[in-house]
Amino acid sequence: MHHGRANYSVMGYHEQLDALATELDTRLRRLASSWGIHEGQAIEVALGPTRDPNHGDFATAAAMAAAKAWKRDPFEIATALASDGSLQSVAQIQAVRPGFVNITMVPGFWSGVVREVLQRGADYGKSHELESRGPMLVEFVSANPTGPLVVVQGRSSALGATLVAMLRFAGCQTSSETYVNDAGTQLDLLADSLYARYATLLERETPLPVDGYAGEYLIDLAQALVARDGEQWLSAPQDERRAALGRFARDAIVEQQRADLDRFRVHFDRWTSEATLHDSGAIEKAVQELRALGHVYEKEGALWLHSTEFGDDKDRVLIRSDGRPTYLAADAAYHADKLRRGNKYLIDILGPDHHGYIARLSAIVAALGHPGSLEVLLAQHVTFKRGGETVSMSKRAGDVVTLREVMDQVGVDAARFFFINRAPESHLVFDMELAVEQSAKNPVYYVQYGHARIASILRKAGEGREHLLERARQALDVDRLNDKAEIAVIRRIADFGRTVARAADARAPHRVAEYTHALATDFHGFYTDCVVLGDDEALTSARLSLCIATKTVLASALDLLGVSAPETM
RNA sequence: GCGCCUAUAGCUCAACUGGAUAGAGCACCAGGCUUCGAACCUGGGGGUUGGGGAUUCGAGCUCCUCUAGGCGCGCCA
Repeated sequence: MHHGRANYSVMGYHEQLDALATELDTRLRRLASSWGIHEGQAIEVALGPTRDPNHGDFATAAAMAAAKAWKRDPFEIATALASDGSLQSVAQIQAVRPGFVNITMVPGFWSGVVREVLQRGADYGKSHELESRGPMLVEFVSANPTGPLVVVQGRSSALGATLVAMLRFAGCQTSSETYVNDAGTQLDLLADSLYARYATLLERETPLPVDGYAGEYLIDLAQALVARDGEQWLSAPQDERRAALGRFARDAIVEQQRADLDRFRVHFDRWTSEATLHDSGAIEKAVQELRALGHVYEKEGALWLHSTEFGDDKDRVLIRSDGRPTYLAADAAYHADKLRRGNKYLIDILGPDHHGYIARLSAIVAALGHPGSLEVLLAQHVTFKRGGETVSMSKRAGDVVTLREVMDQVGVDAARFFFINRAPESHLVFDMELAVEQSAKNPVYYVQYGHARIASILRKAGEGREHLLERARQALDVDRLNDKAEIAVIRRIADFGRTVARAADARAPHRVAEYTHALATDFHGFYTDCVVLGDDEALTSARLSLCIATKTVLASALDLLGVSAPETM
């Protein structure tokens, strides 16, 4: 059964699907014009895998969408779409009430997918789907350098890093950045808090400032400061002391944050310091730009952004009456810079308590002449449960769970998976005890086990069946794959690229996490039903091909999530 | 008071952008290893998708309204 083979190697899975969709598109348009319908809004045929295998391999609801626009009977349209055979690689196409069109592919179609994975390896699934969306810039974490990263920032960093990886995988040129809020009164407060610890250490008992930072990490920093500078700051003028201690604390804390993120496998293309925006005159420049564009006005001695013009519910101050720029002015400078660097589209991932900031940020970007080019995602709250009891956290009391603690307790793999496994906008309940005590039940182990299991089979095959392994790598026998369980795995593999692209476009990394679980499930089912290393050499080779392909895709998907794919567990 | 997020199985969450019988994990019940990794698999119970209304061939998803929880509403960051 090699009649279609040449075609499969020429056209990849997605190319074939696109060609099929295009053909159906043509049929739909032809039908429309035969009815004298020339509407501007074209109905696009979206072809997707069926959820229920009984419905065939692919289906489209395009006939029903068209029926609505054209005021026609959906089943009639579906029938017309399915009327004529002679579609490449299609074994059967039929219309079904109320108006679905179901398509079943020829058997050889699926083995072609395995061949494609083995050819492309780690590149399999990459596409150009989202190429036109870029260049894109994703900003996330953007923490105050006043203490260790907390768990919510762990969530947004996992979210951001995975989203960036997915966008790139789908062909969108994307860069990642974080912004260090190292300016303003909070840095003074940090300096004063550090000084209190410092002076106390040197036996000049000094209370923490009101609303100061009470975390113990400042005691450690104070010790480091004593070691470096001795007692010199006890007698220094306040301004000088603040500047020096602020810088000292900021540098140390940013380094800590960077180290934590590094360990969490989160890396940024660029770190931007708010302080440098102040120092370089970038803020003044941005404000001037906004003024030149006519979007600011003066009132009560302050300079205001006319943000209500762009959908905000009130205007915002850019320059205070005492001449100091606000946080928003710095953000204007930063976003102006992002745009100036040629980014067509910006995504900011903010913490849950910043949703009130969305409107003014969007207003800034619109005022700068790029309406609609900023998208703000919120990483919703993470609450903790310890033994059935919900723990509410307060930063003031220092009762916060840090990202580092989470990594220490549940490991990087589980933490990344856990954070990504849920939709960004859903509130997350993190059951610490369950994660720690019963970590083997975490879904991430299920997926990793699948990968390790395949690795084990391949090791076994290497002991005395090298020739079959070699045949398998070349996909020489994949036409033998036709068991229900085998096809289920292949169907899942085939959907990988589309899943990533759609999930990236929907900003829904959790779908990739879900995908890894589904693929692992399909594989475990295959493993249970089918003996890989059997007596039939061609069949063994075919199934080894499937194993290699599955392992490849599992590893790629886990890589997107920042989760390791172990050879053994 | 205004705005944003959320409400789906006992618990934690999905549902491919409006499609076919709402699905997973955990928990519970009953099974499956003499063999490639049982960290696995098979089957079962469990639902008025918070309430009500609207839109249409079709709504967990869109619109209105009510209820409940979370968060925000500063010339703070």
